[in-house]
Amino acid sequence: MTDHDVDDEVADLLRQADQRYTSSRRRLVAALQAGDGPLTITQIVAADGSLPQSTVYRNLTVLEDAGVVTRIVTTDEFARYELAEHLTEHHHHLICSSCGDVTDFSLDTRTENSLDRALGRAAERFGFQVEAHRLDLLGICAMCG
Amino acid sequence: MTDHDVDDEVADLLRQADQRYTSSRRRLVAALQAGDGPLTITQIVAADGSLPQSTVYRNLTVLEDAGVVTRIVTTDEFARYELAEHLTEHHHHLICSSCGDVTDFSLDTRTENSLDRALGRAAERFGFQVEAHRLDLLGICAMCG
DNA sequence: CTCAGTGCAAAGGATTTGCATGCCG
DNA sequence: CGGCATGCAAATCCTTTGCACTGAG
Repeated sequence: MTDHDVDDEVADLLRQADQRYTSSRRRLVAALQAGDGPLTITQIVAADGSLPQSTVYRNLTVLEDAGVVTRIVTTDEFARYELAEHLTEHHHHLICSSCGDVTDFSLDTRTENSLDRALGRAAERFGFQVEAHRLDLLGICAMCG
Repeated sequence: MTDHDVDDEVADLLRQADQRYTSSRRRLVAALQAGDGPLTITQIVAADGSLPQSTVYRNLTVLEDAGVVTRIVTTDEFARYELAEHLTEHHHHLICSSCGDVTDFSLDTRTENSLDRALGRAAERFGFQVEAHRLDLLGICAMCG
């Protein structure tokens, strides 16, 4: 999906949620697209100094409700945001225990599929309806290693 | 691993960390063993009314540093704690998007092994040293469904 | 014009910490 | 006895919210 397609899709999602696609929100989406993993509010504000913290918080909430972004919490106390899965590719996270930074990575389709089947079987035993799965690696990133 | 073994192991870990195995800490470990998934501070205080909140917070930190418990954050704003992996069995989490509750589950060994290999290969490409992996299912639990 | 969006600053809520007291070693 | 653990209450820090202002439709 190209940046342009993402932009259209975001516009659409916001419209459906009766929300405007303002310049602050465009900047936010751009910042998230530019990162190579989910970003903290601090990182976003640092990346785009024209965005006040409160606007970032408020708009990320709006974007989350509209299904544009996903909020994730890893190991530290800072929430991180990334574009929703249907706007990117299914991926997982490398979480550095040292610096806390998060980077995206993917598994091959074969592994994903067999994993999904195994998870489906396991969930069934608990009467649990699966919506999504989340897979992270914890360890030391190349920078810290 | 029996409850008794766990107790010995905890005592050992605390000793190595120059920490005492006080009655508050024993109660905490007991509460975590009793749950069928990671517990929030609120749940712990509710389960054992004799524990003041600040003591719970402080001792969970001590236990975490000693390698006895692991702190996890799922989707809501409450941190959850569970016994460290080497004191239990390797497992994963069913996280209910509705009530927020978390339940443990396991995958068969074959799936775990092939997953580990695939993850190892992926991490290698990023020069990332894997310490552990974390796999959660998000969805609706039997209670809420 | 009107109303949602914005920005500042003040409030909220989970978590942390200072300090006096109690208890284990 | 000495020092760590405890418990209360006050402080912290990420996050949320009130309110007046601005700008898009």
